[in-house]
Amino acid sequence: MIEITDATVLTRLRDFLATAALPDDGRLPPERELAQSLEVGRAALRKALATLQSEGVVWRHVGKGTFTGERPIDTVADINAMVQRTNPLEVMGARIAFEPEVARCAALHATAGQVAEMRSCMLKAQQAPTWRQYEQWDNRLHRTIGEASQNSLLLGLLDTLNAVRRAVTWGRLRDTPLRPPADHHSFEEHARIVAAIADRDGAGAADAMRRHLRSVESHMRDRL
Amino acid sequence: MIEITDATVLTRLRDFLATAALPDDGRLPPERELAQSLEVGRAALRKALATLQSEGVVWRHVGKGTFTGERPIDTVADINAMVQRTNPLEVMGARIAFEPEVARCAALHATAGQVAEMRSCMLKAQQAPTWRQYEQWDNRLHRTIGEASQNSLLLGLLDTLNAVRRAVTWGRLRDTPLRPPADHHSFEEHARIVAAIADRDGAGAADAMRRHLRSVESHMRDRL
DNA sequence: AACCAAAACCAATTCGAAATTGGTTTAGGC
DNA sequence: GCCTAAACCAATTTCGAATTGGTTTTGGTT
Repeated sequence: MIEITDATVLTRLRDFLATAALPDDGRLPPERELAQSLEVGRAALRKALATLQSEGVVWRHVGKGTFTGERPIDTVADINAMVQRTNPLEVMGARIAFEPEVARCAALHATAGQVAEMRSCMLKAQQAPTWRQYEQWDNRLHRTIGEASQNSLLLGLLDTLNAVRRAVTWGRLRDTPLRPPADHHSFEEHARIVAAIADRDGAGAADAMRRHLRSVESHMRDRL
Repeated sequence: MIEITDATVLTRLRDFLATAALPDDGRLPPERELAQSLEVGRAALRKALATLQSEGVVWRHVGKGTFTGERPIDTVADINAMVQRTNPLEVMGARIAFEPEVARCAALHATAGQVAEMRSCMLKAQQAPTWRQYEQWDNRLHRTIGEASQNSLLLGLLDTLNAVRRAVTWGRLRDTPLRPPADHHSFEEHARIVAAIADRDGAGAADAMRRHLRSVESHMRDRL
């Protein structure tokens, strides 16, 4: 067996990468297979791959394979991982940071139909006979505001945030009054948010949402 | 076999729900098993379950099972779905809405170590010999800002946003100059953001980040 | 003794068939 | 005609085998 230098292996690998027809996800053949087809040993190939990985040309993962390009951040938006890592106060903090900006975008982009739906959700929340149904309409209202931003990515992030929020607060049954009291603070706060959005007042909508969420946060702290 | 009325089945089911020790995810036993233990037929049980489902008491899904409570919104934050639905302009819009608020939180919560890391990333981005390495340090800088918010959920949402962003812009290789020019606009903008964060100036940090992203957006539009 | 290549082993992940679960239809009894 | 049980179908989960990268061991050569 003629001795093959590290440089030769690296050159063959680069040539391979420059010419091979790879699948869409940029996945290379398995090391054992690639070593064979390049006529080099697996250990030498692994050395060359390590070099390319340090240059950001490829990335490798046990059990998955070897891929061209930079290693993606592991954000397979894993909701369960987020739920394990966070807590109710963080959730409130994230909501206070994020949702006013969603409301701001909604004020600039909402359709008349969406504003009408916000009003409908708001009224139904007020008339809800049980807490559970109140929360259904509350959720519907907040999501309609996200839809009204006309930005599917913002909506996706809002949905992610809400999924985490529900999981974090899961099991917290309200064994208190059957339904929200008539003077439930959120009613007036919802009305202010929706009015600002209807008025196309971005700053007003963001401010009203921020006040609403700080109010929710304050009530939440009272219950701890 | 004594005839069992629908009302009886429903009562037994409600009693079961009121007393059973269910797993954390609220999953009920499989229909066939539950029918047996309640001593009712499966068809009758299914009828009762349908009633409870219409009341929002339980939800059912083929292949998964039957669970207490409301059916969760399908927000298994699916990054691929987000990528399919969005576009570069939406990504920029979402960044402009979201990242200034992350910077604001970072200004209030960053540790000295994190500020030092931001500075390091900033300098390394400036000195990067290739666009690829510039982008690595740029990404690192933005993520450190997210970490500095000390809110794992905000960081999770930022990571999600960045994963979508990379997927949406994937394949856009920079075949232009080998490295960023010395007067690349982002350098000064990065410096302003980091300075505001170090100064604990939340509004200043948010404003600097917003300006930076609007600048990026503007350059992006110039390239379309 | 040092080095290298191949083989063996280990940990993480994927794959696919079988099993499970809700949804629907069919068959048989009253 | 109605009801019940059984059979069938579609969606999902489960689990062992296979695959893939990472590391160690073995054996040969210098």
